[in-house]
Amino acid sequence: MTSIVHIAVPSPLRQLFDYLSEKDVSFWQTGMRVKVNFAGRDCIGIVMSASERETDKDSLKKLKAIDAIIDETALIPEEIIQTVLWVSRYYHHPLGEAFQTALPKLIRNGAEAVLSLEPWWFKTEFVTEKKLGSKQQACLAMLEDYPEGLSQTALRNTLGNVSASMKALENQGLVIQKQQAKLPLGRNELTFPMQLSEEQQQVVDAVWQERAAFTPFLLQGITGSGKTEVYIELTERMLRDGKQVLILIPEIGLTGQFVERFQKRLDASIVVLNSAVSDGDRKQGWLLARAGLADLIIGTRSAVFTPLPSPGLVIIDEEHDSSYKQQDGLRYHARHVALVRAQKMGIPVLMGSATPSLDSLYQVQQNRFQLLQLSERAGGARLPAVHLVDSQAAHPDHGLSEQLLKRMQSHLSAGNQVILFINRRGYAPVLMCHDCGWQAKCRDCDARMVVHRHRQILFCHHCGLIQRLPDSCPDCENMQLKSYGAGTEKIEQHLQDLFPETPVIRVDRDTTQRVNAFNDIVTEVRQGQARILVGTQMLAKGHDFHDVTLVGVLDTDQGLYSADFRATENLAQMITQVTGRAGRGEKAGEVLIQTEQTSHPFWRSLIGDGYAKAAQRLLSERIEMGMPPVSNWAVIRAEARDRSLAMDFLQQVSQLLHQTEQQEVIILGPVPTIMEKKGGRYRAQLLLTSASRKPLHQLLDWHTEAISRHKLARKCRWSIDIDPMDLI
DNA sequence: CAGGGTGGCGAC
DNA sequence: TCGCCACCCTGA
Repeated sequence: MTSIVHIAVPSPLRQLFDYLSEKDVSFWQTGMRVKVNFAGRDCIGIVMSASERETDKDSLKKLKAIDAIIDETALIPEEIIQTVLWVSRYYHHPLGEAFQTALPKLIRNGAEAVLSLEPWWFKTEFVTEKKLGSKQQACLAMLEDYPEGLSQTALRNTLGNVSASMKALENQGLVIQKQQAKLPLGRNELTFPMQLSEEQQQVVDAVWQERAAFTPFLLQGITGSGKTEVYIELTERMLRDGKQVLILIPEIGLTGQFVERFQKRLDASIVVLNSAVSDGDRKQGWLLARAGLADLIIGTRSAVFTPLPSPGLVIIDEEHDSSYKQQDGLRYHARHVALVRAQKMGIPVLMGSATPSLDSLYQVQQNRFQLLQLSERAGGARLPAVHLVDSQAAHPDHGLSEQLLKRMQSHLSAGNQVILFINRRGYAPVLMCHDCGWQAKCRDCDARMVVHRHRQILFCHHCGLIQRLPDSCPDCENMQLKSYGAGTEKIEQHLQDLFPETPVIRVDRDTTQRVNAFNDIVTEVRQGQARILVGTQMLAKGHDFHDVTLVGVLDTDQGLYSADFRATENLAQMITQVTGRAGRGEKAGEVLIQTEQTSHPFWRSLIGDGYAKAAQRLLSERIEMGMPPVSNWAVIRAEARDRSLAMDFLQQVSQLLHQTEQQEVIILGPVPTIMEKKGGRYRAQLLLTSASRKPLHQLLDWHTEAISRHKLARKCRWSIDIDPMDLI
């Protein structure tokens, strides 16, 4: 035993653990994986450092030995280790668990870190007089175009089963075979680049010019202004320079189209990392990126931790999207992590959105981000006309106004398509007894059960509790149960009744659970079959439906009066994104927004001046109120099955924090959360805020250790949320 | 006194 | 968090 190795193990404890090793100190490298026994079970740990063993020390007696060395050299690159260390410190989260989030499942479970290989074929210099079969000729012709070789899979994808032909060619010495890394995506037939507009060209040049230094760019480009073309052009230049590009995209079902556009334009090895990718492919993708064999990595939030040995550019598409912030466990924001990584790597970051977050706009105001703009719609398409409709005049049951129905009628009879947005799934949000006033409530949450008539159930959207739809009141047995309010199901049904000749399609989480359901719907709509689309916000993101000319938005008022400080920002973004769905083709579009507050200044600002100006106004309000991004916040959340436990714990935490003499950090609460009971647990939170970041983080640094060791901490689930998305 | 359920505690 | 162990209750 000649060294002590300091290891990060997957555990909520905020420390490294020491193990004994027979290897010399010099053997150990940061980022190797080892198998160790921790608290009675086998687990995979990550080597952080090693030191000489001091002999005869009593404290060494309790140390266990390392059971197995998994990697003979460091697997996790230094830069990724540094990033995870930073993330663990900044988000006040245990290091071992941070690694769990940052690494692909198979890698962190100790799987062998070798790339899977497949046969690749290369044409030789050798020529033959012999007449070849047509299949053999086709194979040879294809290899002619690819001096860097083609995988057997790629050949098979275009030419069918080629194994016999290739064997024959190999025997004649016309081709040779090598085992090479398996690429997850085959190469595509390339199409010619689109001519960039002058505006697009300027954006590309601005970013390209700063390619050698950390430079954050915010690209504000209205919907349909061709941001993706800018991304493709920049990616192409980076790849030509031998650099890797990382593109982050939101967690929505439209990765396919996005990736396809890159595939068609770039002769590159592309790795996709989203929730649909299998664990095996994830590991392969990670290893390819680490080996520099992946040129372009396109992925959701967690892809921000992908190794990049020769980084060139990070692109964050739809930078305002809230799915970049993880809402449990390690509560990191991928945009923030990307910026920190890019700074260390010394490369630019391009953050694009039609509706930039106020956070990023504030950074522009502070001269920390450079603003770039795309203000013309590609192909000259115009933005649609937007009108407000007083929803008090709407039908009390299904909530659709006469005016909206009339406009629908007229757009439909012109042969166009219509999208209606309602941000509520199910049939109706309330089920009530007409006689005694009973309401269907969730057993485990402070919430009402939602009627899902299609499945004949009551469904809690907060915890997933399902109950049979009762046919009489459970309290008084009256048969007069009535539902109030409308969700996607009810709207769908009413529209089908009102427009029996027009197909209606519903798009929400309930209809898109199947893996390809979303793509199927998109295809169907593109082919012009479906004419009315009813859906939740998931329909608002990024899709081009060329025949959609009318968009209706039904429930907008919660956004105006929510306790969530980001609610109006999110509403403005949603409305603007939705507006971009109308009239993307040749045809002029129209948007109708139903609201109870037709004269609210928010609408005047958004509709009259557009998103950019409305966002500036919202930002000034935010600054005036001293809310983020101008102030820094942290939330300590706790939940427990016992009614008062979470509150008691946070009360103790508050006392602990108050022991430190300091003025900068304001401690608010604890208070029960707005919906106190959720999933059978009572929830509470303690808010911390300060004008500058440092004292807030310092206060947490001083106390998290003690908080996690508090005896009440064991009895509840608790977490620290840095830069929270909401305070409710 | 076996069998199982629960609360407390240490983890290298 | 997880697994272990001490402790206690139940039932014969």
